[in-house]
Amino acid sequence: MVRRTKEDALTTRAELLDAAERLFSEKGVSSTSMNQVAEAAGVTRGAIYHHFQNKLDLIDALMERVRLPVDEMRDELAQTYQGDPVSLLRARCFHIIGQVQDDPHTQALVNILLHKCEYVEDALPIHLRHLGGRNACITECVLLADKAKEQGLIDEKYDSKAAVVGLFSLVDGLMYNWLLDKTYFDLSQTASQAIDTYLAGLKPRGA
Amino acid sequence: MVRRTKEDALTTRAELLDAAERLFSEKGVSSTSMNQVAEAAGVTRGAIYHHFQNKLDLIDALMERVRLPVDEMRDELAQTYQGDPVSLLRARCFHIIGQVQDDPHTQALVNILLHKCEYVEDALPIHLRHLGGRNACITECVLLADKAKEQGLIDEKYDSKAAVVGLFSLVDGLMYNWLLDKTYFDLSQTASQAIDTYLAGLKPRGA
DNA sequence: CTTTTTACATACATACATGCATGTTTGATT
DNA sequence: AATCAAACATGCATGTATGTATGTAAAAAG
Repeated sequence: MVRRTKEDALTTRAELLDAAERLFSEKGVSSTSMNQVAEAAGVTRGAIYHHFQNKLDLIDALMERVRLPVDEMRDELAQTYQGDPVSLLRARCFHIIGQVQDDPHTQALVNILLHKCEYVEDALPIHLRHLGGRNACITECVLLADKAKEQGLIDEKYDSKAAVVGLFSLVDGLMYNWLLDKTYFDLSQTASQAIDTYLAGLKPRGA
Repeated sequence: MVRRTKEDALTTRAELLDAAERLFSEKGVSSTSMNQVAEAAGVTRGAIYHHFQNKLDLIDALMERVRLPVDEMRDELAQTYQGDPVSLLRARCFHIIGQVQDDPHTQALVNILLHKCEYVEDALPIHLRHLGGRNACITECVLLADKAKEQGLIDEKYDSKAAVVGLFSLVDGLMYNWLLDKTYFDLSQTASQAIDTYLAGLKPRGA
């Protein structure tokens, strides 16, 4: 069956992205051929090359598809937790963990990024997108950490950037290990305790 | 030039492993062909298939080559820090971080595991080796955490397994992010602060 | 209603990577 | 010294992914 109208074309495009997301997450990016993606979406390879330039462009579109929702959620959170920088940091971490655990699309994408794609030279655009997003987020959170230090919520002896990098690394590591074997530990419980442990360690001793 | 004696054969094998380690770490596993590995080692593909069954067997040999040194170092550390379980945990984390930062072989292998290979079905043996090592190490460290709780060094409210999983995830995340861009933060400084922050958070409040 | 463009399908040309089979040169064995 | 086996090199056969060029039917534009 051939889709003709513009609306149908968008449906085909979305189905291609869905198929790619699923296959990449299941079998890995380089082990999945364009033909397999096309077949899973019920079309031929011609359809893919009509919508995307190549595999990298397809992956790029996958990432782009979640960028907006992620940005929206971030702004939404920022408005909810006004005033308490540490609570906001905590909420961000918990939100990411929850999203990875409960939303299949997020889980698949994070799984692809962490376990199912190789960071090689050809994939530089994806590499840079990942790094750029991380760095921007960290830079933003460093400001929160600074504010928290001013308010006496974080011990002055700690370097703000290192504190934030540590916190994000903890979250990354938790997702990394959980996605390796989801049966080995409970994500939300473990993450909850680990993040609060880390944040407790950031408090001044006297508090 | 052809190597004939058994000794020379071992040299060839080691050179093949070195070449594979370097190329895999630089360009990724699936983007590196057996021919490229052979050429980098100054031999032909025939030499590889004489020493190893296929690419997976080659990777397996790479991992096997570092298993013994790692095990030795672990036992050595265990004898150094007798008596204080938290110090031992801390020393292990710092040792891993230091090893990744300073030893090129360790760094290359960890880089391959974290960024340059896909966890797909065909790579199941490597997958299982990684998981098995992690789980064994965690199980062992949970005993240390239990001991620390008995001695009042870790707050009783914390679950030991979750505490250890959190600590290891922190270390994993730090290595993961540092290897993504080694210029973005200083590993030893950041890791030092982050690990001590986490361990400080594990202490009972009154201490 | 005609023309053009979209949205794909089909077909082909190219390029490798892999696995194996076989050849060759030496060290090792007896 | 003759034979065997190790340590590779070489060549081929196969499968498969990719990119592109072309075909085609329907929608959209005029």
